[in-house]
Amino acid sequence: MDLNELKAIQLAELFSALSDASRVRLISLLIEDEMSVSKLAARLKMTESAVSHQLRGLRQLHLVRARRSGRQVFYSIDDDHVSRLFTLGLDHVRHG
Amino acid sequence: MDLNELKAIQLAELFSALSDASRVRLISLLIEDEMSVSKLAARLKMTESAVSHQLRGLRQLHLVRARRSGRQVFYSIDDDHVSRLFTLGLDHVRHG
DNA sequence: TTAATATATGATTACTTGTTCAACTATTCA
DNA sequence: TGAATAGTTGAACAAGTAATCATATATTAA
Repeated sequence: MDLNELKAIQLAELFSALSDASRVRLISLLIEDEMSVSKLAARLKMTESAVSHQLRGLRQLHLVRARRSGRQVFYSIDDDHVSRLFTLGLDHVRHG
Repeated sequence: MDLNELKAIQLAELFSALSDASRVRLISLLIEDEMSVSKLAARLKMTESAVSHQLRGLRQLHLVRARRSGRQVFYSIDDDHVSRLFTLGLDHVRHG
């Protein structure tokens, strides 16, 4: 299974999305339910700016999706694989 | 599913292992079969030093295991979750 | 229209990470 | 023993990344 460079880069990008503790917690919240930027910021104890920057990267990878309602923007998971990767990873951490 | 900080960090560390294209290719080779450092270096077109540095990190996470035979050291995958994460990620990249 | 709220963005800065280079250890073979 | 091969390690440097701050945009309400 010697990957070509393109696929290796794409895979690395996907896993990079989960390679930071803040993003991991952010995604764990979104797996439960959609959530606005400000609520995410409050739950994660991060500034809204920092959260927004992270969400931007995740959006570009099509891992989360945005929905505006009034002045709030609600984010949710945009890809089933993410939740499955997350669960599998958690498995490893728990009894690995 | 609001993770505590420790689990979030551990998860992030796990995914970090696959967050670089060189490591992704390295692991894809080891998923096939165990391989010596020099052969890995040749296949990946990296120096043995660079490969060794990467393997060190993966070893510390208990994702790969080393076995010495003469002057060579053969590395192999030390955790089933890795292969499964890898396959699931590949799924996403292919038809995501 | 003005003010207030919610989010996004660009620039800067501090930190992290991957590679290289040189030096070192371990093993085999002559 | 000495030379050659295989791998490891630490330091240094370059490139990448996450947070912050200030500013900008969008939406609502007064």
